[in-house]
Amino acid sequence: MSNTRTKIMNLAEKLIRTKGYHAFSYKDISAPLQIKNAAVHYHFPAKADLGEAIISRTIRTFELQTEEWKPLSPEKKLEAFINIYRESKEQNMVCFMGALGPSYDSLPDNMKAELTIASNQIRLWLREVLQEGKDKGLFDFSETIEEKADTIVTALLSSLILSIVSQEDVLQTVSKAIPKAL
Amino acid sequence: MSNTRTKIMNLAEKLIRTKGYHAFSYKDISAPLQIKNAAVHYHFPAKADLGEAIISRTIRTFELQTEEWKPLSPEKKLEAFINIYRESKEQNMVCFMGALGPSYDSLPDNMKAELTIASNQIRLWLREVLQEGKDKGLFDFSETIEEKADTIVTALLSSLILSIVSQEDVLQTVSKAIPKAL
DNA sequence: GTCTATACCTGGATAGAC
DNA sequence: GTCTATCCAGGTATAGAC
Repeated sequence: MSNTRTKIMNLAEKLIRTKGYHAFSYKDISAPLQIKNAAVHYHFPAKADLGEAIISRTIRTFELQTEEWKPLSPEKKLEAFINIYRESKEQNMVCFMGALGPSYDSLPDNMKAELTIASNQIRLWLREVLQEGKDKGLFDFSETIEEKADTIVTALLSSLILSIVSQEDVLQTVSKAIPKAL
Repeated sequence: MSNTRTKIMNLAEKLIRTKGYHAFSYKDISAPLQIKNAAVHYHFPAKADLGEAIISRTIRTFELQTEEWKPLSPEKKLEAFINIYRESKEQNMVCFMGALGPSYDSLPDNMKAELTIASNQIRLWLREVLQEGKDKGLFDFSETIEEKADTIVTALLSSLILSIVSQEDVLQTVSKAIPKAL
């Protein structure tokens, strides 16, 4: 667990989530960190290893966060979830799903697999939160749990994309609308 | 308006919307069309020219479509709009906004500009449809027009992404939910 | 409008010294 | 764990013949 390894991952994640997986090179990492190309390859032999490591780390982080959120009310859980996107937005990043998903066909197999796992993990968690809220009489909506969960996660995901493209705070607009429809 | 030019654009659009702008090369175009690298460069001197041409064409197509839809009811307009995404989904493509938006920072300037124009054009059109529906007493929702419009367009945009990544028909789920919330 | 040929560069990746 | 040096493949792009 060297420090360099973490620095590489942090920077690579930022690059992936602003420029895309195919648009950054090892030089974009080595130069700012003032190390050499070969040092990056020491930690991550292939670019696909770096990509996979980042997705895996994100999955683990999400697992830890949701574990922490367990005691919270469904509303608070949803708030915390939305807050992840807000933090991304403040750094002008899209989420990793939004960054990698659109170029799915061009990704290495290991990354594809991780990405699919991650997507279903997130969707499943959100369904559980909505179910909990409904059971407790806190949420009220006419869609099914699955529909509502997908509506929310999709809205958040691409509000980050549209915020960058349209140069307006679409996340803000969308996240105000979410509680109104619950 | 040579035929080759159109063929190049069609194929490039498909590639952009499945693999991403940075993940395809001139060879991916020249080989299937059985022409040479240089022929592609004749029609589009730089890759950025090709990218821009595709966005511009999409904008024009959208303008023509919405013009045709003018006589339709708001519900039918929305249906027709959703249908664009359905067609994309059937070809395993994301929309061009979802394909290009996430790597905005790595795009050539001319493409960025076109993309921003396109995003606001689509959002504006959708607002007008929702306003029309509300005025006519056909739609009923508690969010503002802007919120509702962005909620719908973001849901559709990333349902295509999630459909590919999660290998489930998220578009179907989301598009069933949309009319329920109107 | 399409070809051949080629220039030029950048990218990912590895070998071997320290 | 980081370096120097280098390889090789592939990518965009252009010149000039047909």
